[in-house]
Order: sequence, then structure tokens, then C-alpha cells
Amino acid sequence: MPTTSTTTNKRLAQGARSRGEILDAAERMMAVRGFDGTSVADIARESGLPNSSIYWHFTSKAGILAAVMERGAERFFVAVENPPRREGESPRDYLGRAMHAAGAVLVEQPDFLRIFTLLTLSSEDEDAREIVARVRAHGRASLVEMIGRAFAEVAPDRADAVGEATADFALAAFDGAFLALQFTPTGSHEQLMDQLAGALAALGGDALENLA
Amino acid sequence: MPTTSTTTNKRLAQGARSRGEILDAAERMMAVRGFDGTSVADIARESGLPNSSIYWHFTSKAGILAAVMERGAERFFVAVENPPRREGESPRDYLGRAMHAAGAVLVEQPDFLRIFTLLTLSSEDEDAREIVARVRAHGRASLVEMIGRAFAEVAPDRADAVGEATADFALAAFDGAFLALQFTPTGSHEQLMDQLAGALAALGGDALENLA
DNA sequence: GTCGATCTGGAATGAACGTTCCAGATAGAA
DNA sequence: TTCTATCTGGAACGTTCATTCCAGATCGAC
Repeated sequence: MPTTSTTTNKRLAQGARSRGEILDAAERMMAVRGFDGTSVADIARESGLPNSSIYWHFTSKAGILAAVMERGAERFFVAVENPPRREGESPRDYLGRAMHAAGAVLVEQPDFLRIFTLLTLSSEDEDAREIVARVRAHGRASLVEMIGRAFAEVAPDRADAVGEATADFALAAFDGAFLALQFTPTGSHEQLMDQLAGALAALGGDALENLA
Repeated sequence: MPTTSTTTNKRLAQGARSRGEILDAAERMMAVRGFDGTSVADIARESGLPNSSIYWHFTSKAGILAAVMERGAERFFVAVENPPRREGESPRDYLGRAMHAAGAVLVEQPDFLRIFTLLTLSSEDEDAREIVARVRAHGRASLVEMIGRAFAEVAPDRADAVGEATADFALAAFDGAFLALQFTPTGSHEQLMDQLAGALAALGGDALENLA
């Protein structure tokens, strides 16, 4: 494993590059074949680095997965920032814009999301499970905020409650949109995001009434 | 492999029972650990039958998966029959009832759906991919019919078009609801199904206007 | 009671797996 | 130039894997 003491820039850069290439290779392969379906030898071949380099950078295959997920989660958190709402913008219009932006992550980070979804369904690894839970919670919180923002002008006092009431549905639809896109790569995530925005505007309106 | 020629009832029954127990064990294990994460030895242990029995009933591990999926798909097709619509029932009300019924499959056949979803994301096996495609197409067709039925009275001529326009979204939300339920087993699929019904009623109404 | 098809028991096989080991290459530091 | 931490190359190890093999158990048929 690499230490971080007195090292020179070039050595560090080389080490970091190798580490990154191992993670890239692992992410690509695990997204297609899954964790158990990807062997360390596969990762070595795909990254062009020998077996021993992998075990110099990581303690185990599970450690590689944890690092892949850690890096992916960081990128994901950056990518799901909701846009600010424009003044006078209707909930439906804001949701359309925000969902469209959020949908970009579906095509930009498919490998991470594939592994993430696979792990959601089957993972015995504790570290991986923890990251899955964190990513899921973050995604949900982001949707709560998005929906709250959408209704902030229409119903300032109940906007958060509307977000809470519909976030699980939004998250489910979002997950499902990703799955659909993986099954049918030619499909349009934009249409799904637009319909999701319409659905949330309607459900949010219903929720507002029930909360009144 | 078993032949089906001159066999007596008791022998046949015993063979069928063993075969079923192997499939049960394989389904249970693969739903949790995935295909690659489940070994033939695991299936033998879980089913209480020796290794050789498994290879007498099936030609390979991939063959077991194919049989698990085949059996699961049959059960799935039976389970997703849409209820008839009541006279005068609003689209929203019919969708609520039908979605509630459809949602039952989420809790009744979780193992099959877990494997199905895992295979959607990562399967190199041709037979398995074919069954996944069939199940997905059937599920989508069922949703098209459900939504069409919901709007059959309101707009007899455009009901089918509404179904087509919203089925992909419905399928995505349905998939996502299953995923959410797997991640949070204590969650309420009924609320998600109800919200999905509301969303489809709203989206269907929008689609009707656009089709006019 | 013997026969033959059906199924089980358990050992065996070779390939692939994750992991370890260590000798050597690399390149800045001294 | 020599030294030392960093990284690579490739062989090696023990285990587990899917699969095969075959002798024996089972039980209706005759």
C-alpha cells in the first residue's frame, strides 16, 4: 500500500495515475459483469497493470470495490446539485428544468450507477453497503430539496412537507428511469424526466391540498 | 437429465420434487448473492441434494438459471393480470385498484424480481437475456393495457395512445418501486403504487389533451 | 425375484480464483 | 554514485469453482 510520507511529485503522480487506472478498469468491468463476475486478473488485464500493482495499491478485491464506490459517490454528490429557481417559475417548470439537469447524471455516470444498483440488490460487503446507503440518502435529500424548492413560492410553509411526501416516489421513478435506460440504451431519458416532473407537479399539488 | 418416456408416477413425482427443490434453492440464493455469487455447491447445500443430482436434472449452472427464470416468468405472467374496470369508474380510481393489484407481485415474487433486475443490469447469458426481454415486454404491455382500460370510457378512441405514451414511465416507476422496497423492506409499496396511480391519471390527462 | 430406468452419494479433475511473495526496475535524494 | 522509498513483473500457493464419473440405492414392471 502506498505511504504518503516523503515522496516526490513525479513518483506520487505515477502512483496516483496507476491507482486511478485500476479504479477505472474495475469500475468499467464491474458495471458490466458485477463484482463477483469480475476477477482481479480481469482488472489487471483491463488496466494494463500487473497483479502485484493492484495489491500494492489496494489490500483486497473488496477494497477496490470500496474505493470505486467512494470515488463514484464523490462525483455523484457533485453532479446532483439542484439549479436555483427563477422568480415566478411554476412548480412544473422548475421541476422540468431540475429533473432534466438531474437526468444528466444517468448518462454521465452510468457505470457508477450500475454498480450502485447491483450492490443495492446484492452485497454482503459492509463498506459497500454503507456507501450505497449514503448515496441513496443523499439522492433522496436532493429530491426533497428540489421539490421543496419547486413549491417554495406557491406554498412557502408547506413546501418541505410536499417534498417529504413525494420524495420516495420521485426516487423510485428516478431509479426506474435509470434501469429502463440500461435495458434500452436508445431510450430517451429526457422524456422520462419530463414526465416525472409532470407527475411530481401533480402529486405535489395533491399533497398540498391534503396538507391544507 | 430426466427422460419423459415410460416412467411411473412415484418416480416422476420424486424427480419433479427434487427438480423443484433445486430451483427453489437456486432462486433463493441467486436472489441474494447473484448468479456469480452462488456456487453449485451452495445450491446443493441449500437444497439438501448432492451435486450429482443437480447435474442429473440440469446440464449446467447456466441451465439452472434459465430454468429458474422460465418458471419465474410463468408465475409472473399469471400474476400481472389486470382487473376488469367497473362501470363509471374514474381513470384515477381504476388505476389505483389495478396498481394496487399489480403491486402485490412486488412482495409475492421478490426473489424472481431480484434476479430479474440483476440480470437486466449484467448478464452475458443469452437464454437469460431473452427471458428478461420477454418479461419486460410483457410487463410493459400489461401497463399499456391497464392505462388504456383506465381511459377507455373517458376517451375510447385515444385510450390506447395514452397507454403507449405513459407506459414507459409507468414501467420505470414500477421498477423503481421494487428497488426501493428491496433497499427498505419496511417501506410501503402501497403508498408508492397509489402515488403512481395518481401520477398516471395526471399524465394520462395531459396526454389526452396533447392528442386532441 | 430379477430387470431397467431413475435418481443419489461422494470422490475426482482441471481450470480459475484471490492472494502472497520477492526479485528487479525506477527515479529523486544524499 | 549510492541509497531508499515507490512501483512493477511474474511466478507461486492454497482454495474454490463448475463439471464429470461411476458405483450404488430405489422401486415399479414383468
